[in-house]
Amino acid sequence: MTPPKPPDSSPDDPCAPRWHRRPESRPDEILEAAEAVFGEFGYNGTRLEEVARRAGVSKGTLYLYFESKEALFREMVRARVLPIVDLAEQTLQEHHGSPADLLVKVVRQMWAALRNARLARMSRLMTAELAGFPELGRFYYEEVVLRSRRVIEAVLERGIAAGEFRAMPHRFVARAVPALLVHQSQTQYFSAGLDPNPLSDEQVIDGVIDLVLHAVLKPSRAKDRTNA
Amino acid sequence: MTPPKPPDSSPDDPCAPRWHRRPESRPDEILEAAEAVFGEFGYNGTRLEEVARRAGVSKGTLYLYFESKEALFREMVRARVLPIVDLAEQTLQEHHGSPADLLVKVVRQMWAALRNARLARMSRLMTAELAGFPELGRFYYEEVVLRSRRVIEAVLERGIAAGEFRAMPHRFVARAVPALLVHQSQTQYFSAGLDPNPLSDEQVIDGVIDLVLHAVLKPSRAKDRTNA
DNA sequence: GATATATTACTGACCGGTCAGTTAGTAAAT
DNA sequence: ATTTACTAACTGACCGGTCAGTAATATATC
Repeated sequence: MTPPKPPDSSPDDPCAPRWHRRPESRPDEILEAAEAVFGEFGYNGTRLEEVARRAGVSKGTLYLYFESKEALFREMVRARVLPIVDLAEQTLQEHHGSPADLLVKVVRQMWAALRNARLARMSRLMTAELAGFPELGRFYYEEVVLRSRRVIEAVLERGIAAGEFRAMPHRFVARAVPALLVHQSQTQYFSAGLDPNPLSDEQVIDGVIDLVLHAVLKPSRAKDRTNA
Repeated sequence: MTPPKPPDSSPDDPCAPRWHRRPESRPDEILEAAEAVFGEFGYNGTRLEEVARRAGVSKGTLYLYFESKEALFREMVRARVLPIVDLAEQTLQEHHGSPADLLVKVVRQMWAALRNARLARMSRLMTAELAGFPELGRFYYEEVVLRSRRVIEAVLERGIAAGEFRAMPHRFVARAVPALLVHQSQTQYFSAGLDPNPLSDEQVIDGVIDLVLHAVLKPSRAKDRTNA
């Protein structure tokens, strides 16, 4: 996880200082620990003492860098999730090939992010806990959900304009694609061990792409695409 | 919500009894209140005192009928969610028309259940809290998730056997269909007021059906079906 | 039908544990 | 010597669960 982190507590040299002052690196270490603990136990289930323990500091230190549990949670979301949305938008801007290729690319990229257990936990956490935090809910919805959806929408519109995609209720489809990915990743993660016949990551992503392309491509184009 | 519930506290007649003994109806009233409160605040956010208040009893009474908070939660899930799965299975058994019709019927039925705010809350609650309750998680996964999926799987297999549906990774599609419905209902409910351009219930269900039929029907059959 | 007795549904004050947040004080750095 | 990063002990609110007691009803007795 975090190999190059020099432990504060060096091997038992009684003269060595028991801790170091590292105000530069503390915030990130705390966010790291917060991500793990919130992801594992949910917002309410998380004890700040546990976050502190994993970050290698005391509970009081958390309050030097974050003003409350909620603020810590919010900053953690901000730091860990937004970069992924940035990436999707960048891909959209830079791609100049066929819309179908772009769609596959974006879907694969999102899936790659979501199959990372950390992100899967985060997205579960969001649907789970956001109802209790209106302000964070608004932030997450606008900065993550809406921006992701707009990327998909733009791809679909390009495809329709290019005559590659059929006329479709693309406002709905733009919601359906992230929904599929998010829900699958949540399910995969949560139901490990419960499903008697689980799908592999490859089966999921292949399934999503198969389903989406069949739903989106003009029938005449479907055959050569979906087996590519 | 519950119109025919004679209030325990009759209008201020000082001689009227302050409460009545109604051991038959208490459990259901408590489950009713529990559904509302758990749905609103989540498992950890729920105070049993609030459940008691809404059920019109004292907190101690809860423990006459349910042995703990967790038991109350479990019984509530059992009582409120299972009937819906029963219905889907029954529809599958009784239908004898075309597989495409059956698929549409089942999807509409599930959506009708999920657009009920209670159920939407329940499904959100499940993804939110289940990680913390392994036993309840197993129960829910087996009795709700797997059974629902099997219904869809059976429909798809019928359609393939009848030559109406294309060859497809139906194990994946059987997961995708409930995923779409569940995720949409959760989003609709949660994001009320956040989405600048929300979809109506009809747009969602029409979108799901459009998407699913396009993904599932053999191309030759698609045209006459999806506009029906 | 009135009164006494037994039963059980229900109440609400209370307890013990938990945990977010505070603060007094200590160790490191300059 | 002073400033600052950090610790650890502490507080107070909160809440799940308990239980001694009370109010409503059922039954028995006259």
